[in-house]
Amino acid sequence: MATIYKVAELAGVSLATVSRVMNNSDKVAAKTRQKVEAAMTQLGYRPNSIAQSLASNRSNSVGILVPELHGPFFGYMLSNIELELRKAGKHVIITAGHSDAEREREGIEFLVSRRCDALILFVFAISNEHIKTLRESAVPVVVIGRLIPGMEDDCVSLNNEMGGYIAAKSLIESGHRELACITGPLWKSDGQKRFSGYKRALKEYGLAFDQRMVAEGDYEELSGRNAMEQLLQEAPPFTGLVCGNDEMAAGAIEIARMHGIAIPEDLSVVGFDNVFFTRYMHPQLSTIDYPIDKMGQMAARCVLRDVYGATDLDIQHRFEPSLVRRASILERI
Amino acid sequence: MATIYKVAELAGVSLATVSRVMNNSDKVAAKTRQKVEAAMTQLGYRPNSIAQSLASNRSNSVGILVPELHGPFFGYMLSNIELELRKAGKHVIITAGHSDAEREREGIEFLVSRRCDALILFVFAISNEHIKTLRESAVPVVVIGRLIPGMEDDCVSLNNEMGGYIAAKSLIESGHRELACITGPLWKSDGQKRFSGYKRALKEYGLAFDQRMVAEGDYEELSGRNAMEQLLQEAPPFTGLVCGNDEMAAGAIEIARMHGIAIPEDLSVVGFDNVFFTRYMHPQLSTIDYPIDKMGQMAARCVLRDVYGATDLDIQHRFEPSLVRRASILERI
DNA sequence: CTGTTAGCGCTTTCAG
DNA sequence: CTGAAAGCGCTAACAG
Repeated sequence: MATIYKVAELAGVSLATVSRVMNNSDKVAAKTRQKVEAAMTQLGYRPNSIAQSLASNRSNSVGILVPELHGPFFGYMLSNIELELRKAGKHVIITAGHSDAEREREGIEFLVSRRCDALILFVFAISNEHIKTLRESAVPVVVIGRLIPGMEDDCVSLNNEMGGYIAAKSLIESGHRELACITGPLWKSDGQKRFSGYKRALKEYGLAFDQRMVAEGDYEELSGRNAMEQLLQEAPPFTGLVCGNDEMAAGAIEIARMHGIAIPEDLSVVGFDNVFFTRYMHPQLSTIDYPIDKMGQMAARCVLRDVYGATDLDIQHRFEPSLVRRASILERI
Repeated sequence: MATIYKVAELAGVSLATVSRVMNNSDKVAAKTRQKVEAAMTQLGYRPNSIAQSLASNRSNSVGILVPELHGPFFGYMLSNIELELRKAGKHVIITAGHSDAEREREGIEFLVSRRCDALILFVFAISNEHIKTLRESAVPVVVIGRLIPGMEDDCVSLNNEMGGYIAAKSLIESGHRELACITGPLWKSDGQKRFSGYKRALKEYGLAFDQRMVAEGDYEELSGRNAMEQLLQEAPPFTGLVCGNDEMAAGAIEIARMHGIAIPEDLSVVGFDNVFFTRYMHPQLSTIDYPIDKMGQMAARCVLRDVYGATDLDIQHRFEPSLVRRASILERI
């Protein structure tokens, strides 16, 4: 594989000049540039990005840590991050943290040792403090899905509380007075916030909060099933169900159906996230839109701005959720 | 950030020795090793993987090219590849090709310039010849989802023809005699093969093939809808439907429902891939299992074996599909 | 505008 | 078993 020396030799210039035409840096005489470019194509020259990184102290890679690579949610985020970054010639190194403190820490360690120029983190277990320390001591960090006080400019997040509020409110305004709730894991900030929104809506409409109407899940479909079984057994009758995410809603609906409860005639359901498969469900699931794709793009732009000197990028840091109304809500007169 | 020099200095040895303890290569006296390790932890030393790569001419990174990062399918593959590779201290650089010849070529170019030690490709548009040239001239390649003659040992694939056959057969053996088919894109080998399987089953059971019973889609849900509309308009009545993948099946079912066709009472449906959301559909979709997660793992192992010298790895190259029977098939007596 | 000259931080012979 | 020395291929001052 041809090196920069060969190119310089063939073009009859110094290797510094070749480097300059590669990086479009400085001024190079048009003629010289042409000679160099000719030599490059003739030799099929491809710059060695490893060597570039070592010399420039920049790897042109961005490390991404997400809870999971599979599932209906993160793929869309990754997709947009990759797209936005690749347009700028940067690449992504992706790794999974599995919402576990140890694995998240490990993942970060891995990415740092890979000398990523920046990290984009979607993490739950790691503390705000840890993240702040990290970015002060090792590498620029952009956080997605969570708002860390003091680093607002490097966070891209959704107003989860408002999402929970809207979900409950939509049911209430459709005439439902008895609302059950299957929450996400309450140790995760988003699960907690969504649940708070649900409670705020109840209060605002003068509905009593009843702990028996609440069951905690872990965002997996199975936990939605279990939670629904529990509610059916322990909660007073309810006609509305707010779910912490779409997967748990799918599980809950399945169980409801097994108990002869018709959706939406007997029970109206709202999910959260608006993942793609909600349209394939029957009835189609009403849900709260989580613009994860857009948010991924924004996180990528933060990196472009912070570490690669891009300017003129529109960046939105805070997103507001909205209701996507579909067939799973019954309007009660 | 501490370098190898600092460590050597603090430990009172040469940097060559430090290098040796890092790589567990050669023999190092136990005492020396301890001194070095103490120095490393004391300094919080982290080897610079960029420099390692340059010096060793090995990037420890594996490039992955998939059609899309989002959707219900590839995430599972990526997840397993990442897992398997990271266990070996390698990392993945992921990029998307969008089933487009130009973008796939670009993606490969990108990964090669990144000096990946190997490539794992899930591509459609690029020819067998191109792939062979690539691996002869630039970088080891493992191909997933397709079987290339002459490089069987570096392919991990599914018997798609058999899958199409089983899908159709399951319907036939459940008493259905009129089978429609919504195929995947016929320019893609898997779409083509699955369709062949469908035809083989018809022939085997003495059922006539009727071109009006076939509509081509592109694996997206929308195309499933369109295909179904077309079949309902142009095909003779049918009680069974074989779909090229699960998403198109979801679209087709939606349309059927809009036409007052009950699933499975009026129409039995079989999908393909067994993506996770088939369980959330109602009725749950019968489908052909595509063990993409396992296959991802196998591809990773091929790389480990081919370029990182791993031995003793169980590697399965060819996978056989199987039917996952769920509620969308009606047994006719 | 172009060439010279140091490295970037590590691996890897080659001696000893 | 350990050290010295020569790069890996490129970037980035610094001169000119």
